[in-house]
Amino acid sequence: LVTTRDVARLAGVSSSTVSHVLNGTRFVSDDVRRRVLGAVQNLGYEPNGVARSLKVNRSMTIGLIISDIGNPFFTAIVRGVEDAAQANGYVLVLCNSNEDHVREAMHLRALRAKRLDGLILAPAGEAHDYLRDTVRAHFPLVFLNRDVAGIDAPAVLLDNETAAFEATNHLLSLGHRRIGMIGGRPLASTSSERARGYGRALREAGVPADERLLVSGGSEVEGGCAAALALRALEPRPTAIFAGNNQMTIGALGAIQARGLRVPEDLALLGFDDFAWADVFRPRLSTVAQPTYELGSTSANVLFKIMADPTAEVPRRTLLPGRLVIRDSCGAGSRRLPA
Amino acid sequence: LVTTRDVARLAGVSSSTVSHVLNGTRFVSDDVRRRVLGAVQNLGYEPNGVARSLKVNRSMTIGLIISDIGNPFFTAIVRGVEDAAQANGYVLVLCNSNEDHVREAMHLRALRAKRLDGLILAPAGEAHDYLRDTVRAHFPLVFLNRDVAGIDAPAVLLDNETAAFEATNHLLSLGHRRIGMIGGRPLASTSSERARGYGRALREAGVPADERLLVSGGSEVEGGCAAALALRALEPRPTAIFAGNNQMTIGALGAIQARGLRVPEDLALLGFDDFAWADVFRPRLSTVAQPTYELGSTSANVLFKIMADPTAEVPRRTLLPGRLVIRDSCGAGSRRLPA
DNA sequence: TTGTAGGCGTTATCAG
DNA sequence: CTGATAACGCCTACAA
Repeated sequence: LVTTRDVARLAGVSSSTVSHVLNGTRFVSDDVRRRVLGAVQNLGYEPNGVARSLKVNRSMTIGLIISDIGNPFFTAIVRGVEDAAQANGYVLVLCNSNEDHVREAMHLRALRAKRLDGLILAPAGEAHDYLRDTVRAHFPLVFLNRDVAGIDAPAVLLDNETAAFEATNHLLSLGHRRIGMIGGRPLASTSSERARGYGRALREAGVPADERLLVSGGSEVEGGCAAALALRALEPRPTAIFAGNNQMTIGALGAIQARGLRVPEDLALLGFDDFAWADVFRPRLSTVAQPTYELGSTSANVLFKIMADPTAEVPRRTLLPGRLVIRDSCGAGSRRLPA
Repeated sequence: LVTTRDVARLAGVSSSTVSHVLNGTRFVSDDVRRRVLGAVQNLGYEPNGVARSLKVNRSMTIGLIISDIGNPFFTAIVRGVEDAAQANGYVLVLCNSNEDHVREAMHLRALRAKRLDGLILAPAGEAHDYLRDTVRAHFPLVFLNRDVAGIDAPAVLLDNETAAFEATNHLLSLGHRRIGMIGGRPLASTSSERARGYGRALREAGVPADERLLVSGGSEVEGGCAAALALRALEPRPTAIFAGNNQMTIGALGAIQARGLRVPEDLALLGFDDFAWADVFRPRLSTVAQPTYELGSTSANVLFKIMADPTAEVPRRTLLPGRLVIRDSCGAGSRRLPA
């Protein structure tokens, strides 16, 4: 491979001059510049970023570890991170943990070894030593989507409680009184926050408490399916189900269809996370949409802030609002129940 | 930051010994090993991968540039690449070009500067100098999903022509004779190959040619929408539409629904690329499913092969078969048309 | 306006 | 069984 020294030799200059013309970091005469650039072309020189990184101790690269690349919610977030990174002159590399702590740890380790300048992490779940270690090492880290208790790093999150509160209120306003909720994996912060908003809405509406109405779907399609069946088996039957994320929404819908029931005529369904194709297929699901692009871009901006100044004051958590997208899947409640 | 020398000093050994215990690369006494490992713990030493890469000239990392991270087809592929990478001890970093050549070039340049050991590229489209340069530099590169004419690198692709041929035959077998196709962006290899399979099926069935039946949807939702409308406006009207990818399928379905038409009663629709949720929503689309996981894993395996031995004989193109998934969206043809 | 030289943290070669 | 030492390719004082 060809190095700056080769270029320098061919151009008849020193390697520091080559470096300076390549980086525009000090004045060089037009003649020398031309010769250097010519030699670069001639030899097909390609700068060695790893040598550079070793020297300057920065890579102009940030990382993003998402927890499920198959989930459109996360891939939508990537867009926001990408644009913010590009706007700041950084390149973004992406990894996928698959909701698996060992993969998460592996990727975190690999990225830190590569001396990325910072990392956005959509954590798989709980606190672990590798997370503690990275904040202890003052490695710039921001959490995305889920917070992890006990790890002191800024987090950019949906205001899950408010979003779930409003979603549940929507169902209540349509006349539903018996509303089941499918919750996510127990250890995720999102799950408890959404459940809290749901519970608060029922409480404030004076609906009698029934803890059987909150069943965990484990954040997966299959769990959502099972949870919907369990809810449906309750007495008295719920007239509406609020699913805690997109996967479980799909699972619930599948279970409902398989039973030959119709949404919303036989059972109302309110999903979490909006679908790109929600208007095209039937039933047209109402959902609480997350501001995915903004989640991505603001987490990147928080990261850049703490990278620029590690002592900068950033909020421990920044919450972004959800938005209720009303389509056709919740409407039957008022028609079928006494006011 | 703490280095091997710090560890060495604390452990009372030389830095080369530290390196050797860390890498298991030569025998060291239990006593020394313990002291080194203790010092590592004590100081919180974290190996500097970039220094290592500079020295050994390998990063144990491969890259994958996909052209649309919002497209589930590509994210499904990632899974296959990931697993193959992990199985070979490599870490995978992912970038997204957004079907944009300047982003593709940017990422390619950045990844090569980082001295990745190899790259899988789902190209945005045509040949460009940055592609020519990287194969000229003997940088291990394999194309995924689309081939790019004029660039001599192995490609792992769907057997698009056969898949489209069989898909069209399926429509023919249901009695459809007037079948429109929505093609992808003209410069993509996938588009022409799928169109060729479609055309061949019609020809072999003795269906009179009508080039108005093939309209480009540009591989995007909006284009699919417009194309479906254009096809619908033809005289005589097509009874079936074959859409060339998932985005255009959605667009076509949206257009059809917006017109108040029903699938398949008023118009049959056969999609390309299967949906994870295709069974749950209505209409239940029939599609030609791509072996996404295998596309990913075999492209990784081809890459590893040429990384291990640059002179290895690998096929210029390896084609994987598609699979027709029959649901409910094509059935009306035989009922509405004369045999 | 340009060159010299040292070092970033690691591994590998050689010597002991 | 372990230690010196040079080198990977680049950047950046400092010197000229």
